[in-house]
Amino acid sequence: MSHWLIKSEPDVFSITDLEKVGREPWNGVRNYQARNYMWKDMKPGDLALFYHSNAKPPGVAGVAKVASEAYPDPSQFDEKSEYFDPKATQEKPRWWLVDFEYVGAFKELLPLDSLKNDEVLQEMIVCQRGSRLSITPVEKVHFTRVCKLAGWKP
DNA sequence: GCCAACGTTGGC
DNA sequence: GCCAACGTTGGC
Repeated sequence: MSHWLIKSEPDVFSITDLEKVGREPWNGVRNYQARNYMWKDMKPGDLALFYHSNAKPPGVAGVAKVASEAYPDPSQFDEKSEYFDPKATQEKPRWWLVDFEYVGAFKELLPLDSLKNDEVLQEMIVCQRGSRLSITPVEKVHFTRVCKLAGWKP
């Protein structure tokens, strides 16, 4: 099983929103690297840290689970969507996504600051300066450590 | 195929 | 609101 970190702006879609809907297609990702992770590497059952970006403070808010195989992102075909991509066709979709399912919210948000100050988590991609990728792989030790710091049991 | 210009992300 | 980082676009 692989582990991941997925970013979302809580003003747009937060861990609480995911809890309410239970399951959400992760649409709108328009970065090839992030797409490739969903397309090729994610497997149903993989766990992901749900990260709140552009928040005060930013940090990990909870845990979600990959809940589907990859399939074409419908929003790329929708002319009215802000994610519409004129170069994508039904025959050759450009963007792929998976569904995520709610697993649990941390009791309190674990701030990015705490990750950066933790000895074990120095190498985490989200701790690196200028890290913008919205979906990143996470080492199992890092995943476990984050959960421990948050006082959360899988 | 290079690279300058431009746009976006996201922490601060 | 600023700006560093970095991905994308398009002219050549």
